[in-house]
Amino acid sequence: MPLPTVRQLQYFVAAARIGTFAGAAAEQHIAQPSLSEQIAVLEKSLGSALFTRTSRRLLLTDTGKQLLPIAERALAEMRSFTEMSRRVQTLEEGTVSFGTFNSAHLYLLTDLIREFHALHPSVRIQVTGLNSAEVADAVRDGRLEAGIVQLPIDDRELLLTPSVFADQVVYVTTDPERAAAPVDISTLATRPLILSEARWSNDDPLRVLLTTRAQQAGLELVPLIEVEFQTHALELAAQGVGDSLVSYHVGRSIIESRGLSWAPLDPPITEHYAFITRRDGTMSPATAQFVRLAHRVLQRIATTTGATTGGAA
Amino acid sequence: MPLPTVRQLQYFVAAARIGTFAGAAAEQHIAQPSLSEQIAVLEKSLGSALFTRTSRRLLLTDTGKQLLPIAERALAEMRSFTEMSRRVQTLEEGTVSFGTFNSAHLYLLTDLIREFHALHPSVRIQVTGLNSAEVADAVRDGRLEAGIVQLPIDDRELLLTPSVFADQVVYVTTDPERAAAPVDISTLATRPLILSEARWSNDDPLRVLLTTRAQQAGLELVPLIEVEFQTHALELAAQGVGDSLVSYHVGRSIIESRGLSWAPLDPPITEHYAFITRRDGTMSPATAQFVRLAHRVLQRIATTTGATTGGAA
DNA sequence: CTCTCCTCAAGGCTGAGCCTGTGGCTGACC
DNA sequence: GGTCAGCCACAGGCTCAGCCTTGAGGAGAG
Repeated sequence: MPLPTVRQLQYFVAAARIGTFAGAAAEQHIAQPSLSEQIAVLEKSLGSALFTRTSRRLLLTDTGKQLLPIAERALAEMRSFTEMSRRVQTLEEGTVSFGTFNSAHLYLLTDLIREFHALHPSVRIQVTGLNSAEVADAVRDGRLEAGIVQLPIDDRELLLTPSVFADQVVYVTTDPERAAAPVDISTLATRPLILSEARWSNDDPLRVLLTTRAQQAGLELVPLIEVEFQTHALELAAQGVGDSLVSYHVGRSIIESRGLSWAPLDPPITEHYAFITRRDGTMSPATAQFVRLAHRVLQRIATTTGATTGGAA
Repeated sequence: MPLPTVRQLQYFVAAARIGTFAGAAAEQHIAQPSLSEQIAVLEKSLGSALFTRTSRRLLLTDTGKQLLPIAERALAEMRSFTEMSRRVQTLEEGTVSFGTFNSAHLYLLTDLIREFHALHPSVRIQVTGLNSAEVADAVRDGRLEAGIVQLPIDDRELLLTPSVFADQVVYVTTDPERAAAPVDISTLATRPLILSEARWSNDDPLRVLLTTRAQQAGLELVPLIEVEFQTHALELAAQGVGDSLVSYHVGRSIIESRGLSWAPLDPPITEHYAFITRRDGTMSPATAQFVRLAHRVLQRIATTTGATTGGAA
């Protein structure tokens, strides 16, 4: 049983509403025989008349009466199809699909999401917190549309923007003395270090860098305590259990509120972050807008709160 | 903004479900480039991509994700369109639209409707009780599909079956003596008559006939009482207020239950009934079936309970 | 490095869908 | 009662949408 065409439904509904084929044809901007023909084709494919043709006007048959509301619903769905497409493009609808590193909420996500939502209140926002490699994988195979990752990153199949944000790894301690000057690797090796697990995992750039520096200095860097989250490591440091290494912007609010001291490393370690998308660069309007806004928020953060020198809060 | 075609939606949904254009094309029994082209046309008309083409498989864009359920609903409506047409033709759905004279329920409609409903339980039944001229008008201008009317009738634009039912006008009284023999017009003129209003209206065949007979006999027929309904006239006759004229089948159950006596007229007056439809004879399957069943029920009534001679219940 | 699978582009064909023109019917109006 | 106006169906012709086949280009898998 073949499905009717959209045109057939349009003509059917118009004819039923207007009451004559001639009038309906005029409304649809076609010649009357064309509309008659389409109706005839439709009736033939259904095996049942839709109208009884009287000399002056059209009457819906019982079949026609039953089918009219269905045709109207079908056309309404068709219209909502194009309408929804328009809404997605104008950000009245849609979904942001974005991946970040776990600690992004500490300085980036709250502002970003709040501001985006204020601009586009009907757009759904799905932000997934993963590590950079996982974000890259998710973007690669389409589970996410875009993300922000720490460099360097395996960019097969991906489009990578230049670095959009730089953060400095800083040494944090309760003892202002220990934060009086930049900390080198040999000093670091003597301190009781609390490191967060994510930062110590195998594919973490910071771990690779610290290990390399330690080896070059003939040292071994053994953390006193390893925990899952950077915030947890900072909390322990604040209570004097040990010292910690943390990205400045991640730790800034805790450092300030708990009166911790911090110092850059020597030589300094700077983490660079960039946006990734699929290589073809296609993104939904919602995600594209989200990325643009993220860029602006990151620039604002970078200009207002740089970590250029060590100090105490 | 042009509406998508049904084919475009089918291909879109198939491609989204299967995950490749080639697979979807195979499922739709078309060549792969044809499907690719339709998707491209759809995307162009929307001004937005639906899929991101990766080397191995397809990914829905955000727009595609939003539109997929709408497309599926639209197609479901399309399918239910043809499905509903089928159901109307197989009497799984539909509406009977039928006009009868007012008193038909007294011997015809109850059985007819009960039996029809038992056979086709989902079909709606709209039976309108009017006088024959009104039924004819309603069929003429499409408010009803068919009806049963008393002959003769103005059959402009109508298709009239041969008489399908004959009923006899009988004289009804509480006095067996008065019903001992057929009643002629001069006798009738001496009796206290209770006539129902409908039967006395200007375009009623019975009124015309009685008036003609009376005039030919040099008499005037003046009813003692006129009421609206035949059943009311019969009730008054049963209480001895006067005598009445009634169609036999209309009055039969009341005559029998109230022990009334009845006699045919002399010469007898027989009312003939026939079915009418629009001249082109088009009826919904439901109404056509209803008419067929009405025919059978009327034949059953005629053969089991004829009014051939007068008598007392 | 080759093999395979997919997308995409080009060229050609068929028929769906549109047009104009015409004839027949019916109701309205003079 | 004759004419006119409005509606529908039918016929013939045209155009392009949608399909096909063929072939090229690209990316992952073995």
